[in-house]
Amino acid sequence: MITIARAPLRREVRRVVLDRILRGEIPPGGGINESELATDIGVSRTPLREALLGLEREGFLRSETGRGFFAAALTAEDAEELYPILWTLEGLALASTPSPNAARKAELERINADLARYERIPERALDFDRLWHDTLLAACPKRRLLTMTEVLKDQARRYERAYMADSGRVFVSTRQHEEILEALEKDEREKAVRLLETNWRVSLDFLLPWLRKARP
Amino acid sequence: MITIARAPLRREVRRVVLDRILRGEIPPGGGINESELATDIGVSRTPLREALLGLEREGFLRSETGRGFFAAALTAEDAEELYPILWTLEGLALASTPSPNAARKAELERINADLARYERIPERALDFDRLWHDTLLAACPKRRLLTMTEVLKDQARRYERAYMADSGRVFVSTRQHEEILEALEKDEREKAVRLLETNWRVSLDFLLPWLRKARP
DNA sequence: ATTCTGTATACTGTATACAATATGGAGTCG
DNA sequence: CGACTCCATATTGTATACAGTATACAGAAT
Repeated sequence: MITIARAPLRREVRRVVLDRILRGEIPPGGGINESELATDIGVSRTPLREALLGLEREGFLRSETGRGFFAAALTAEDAEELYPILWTLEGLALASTPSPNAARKAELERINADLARYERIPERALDFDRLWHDTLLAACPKRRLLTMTEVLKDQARRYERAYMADSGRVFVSTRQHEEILEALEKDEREKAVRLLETNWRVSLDFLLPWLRKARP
Repeated sequence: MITIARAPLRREVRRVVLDRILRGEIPPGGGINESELATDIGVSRTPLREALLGLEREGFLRSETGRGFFAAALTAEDAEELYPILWTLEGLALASTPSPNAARKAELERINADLARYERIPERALDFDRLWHDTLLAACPKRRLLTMTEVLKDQARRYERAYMADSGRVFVSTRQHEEILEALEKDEREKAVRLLETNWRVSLDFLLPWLRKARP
């Protein structure tokens, strides 16, 4: 017998809204009009609010009683907190992920090649970077860590997208990805975890001066 | 001019429901009847569902489409994942918390004394243990880390409460708390972080055999 | 007796309605 | 010209209504 899992509307609505946030269509600090957004998406306010409350808990939105929801601001202080949490947890996840088999290795290399190819197109580059990191942990059995890191990576993405859109610069980490994979092949797990941390730290080091200067 | 922050119902409702979960009134695996619980608490289903969805995102509840919400099960696999995340993030938080001043130190010692006094009464002991850990990080400026660790500590508490209720045993960590405080006084931050990890690890080591045996 | 099937009921997921507060603008006074 | 008050409107937070699915039970068939 097969089980057909109905999906609640809030899940799809969440994806749609998160997508708009990540693409900057709802800009940092930007407010949300529930009725408007609901009719735009084509659902009632109920599942929309459920999605919004979820996104607030995850840190993408903030809300003030009586005034509704806003996209969270991008600040140096927040990034300085977000990234270390991210690399710590992703490192924890990587530490309990089996070394990539041949198929996974090929997959990671292919994604990294795509990343190199599209490094001039920020949105694409971010897509492939994200995909690479997710694929790296695809075999990780720790559910909690995976959902937590996925949320955190989406938040980092919002910073990186804003940076790239504003500065016109793209920072790409194909070389670092290669090094991580090399370390894993040699079963140097510790080293791979350290390199993963470095990978994120480099992004943060680009972001911080920009966050401190461009938006005081 | 002072700003009076109205609080949305869902916040208070969340506290009430979480309290019932932590105290085991809603037992692991136990289902929730929304209408019943809503009238019991004295609100409509709307803010109740908002609270329930939040608790689901935080990991206290699970839900199946069309069947509603259940208190999450307590499993060895989950505890094995939860505790390392907890000690890692709390360690990260502790690492960026200023060393306790005289007042904070006195406060921590007082709480630890209370903990020792009530070590026979599980619910009390858990309250003071939790309070001690929160107080340890009271001066930590990292908001994200604080909210994340608070949620995780509540989840650990659910495990510990269930263990104590079932086995009649209480594991108390007054001595470990003292050691952590001593390390902090000497500004041995690294050591304090390690001891904090040990503190949680001891709990986990009590839990795992029980989880594996008592509930297969 | 047991399993299956049909039906009544309960409950969830979503939409809509309602009440209260926040927002914005016109008019007024300084 | 600017600040303030008052009012109309928009929007949120909460309650209720409704539709469809899951659950439970009674009766039939084996």
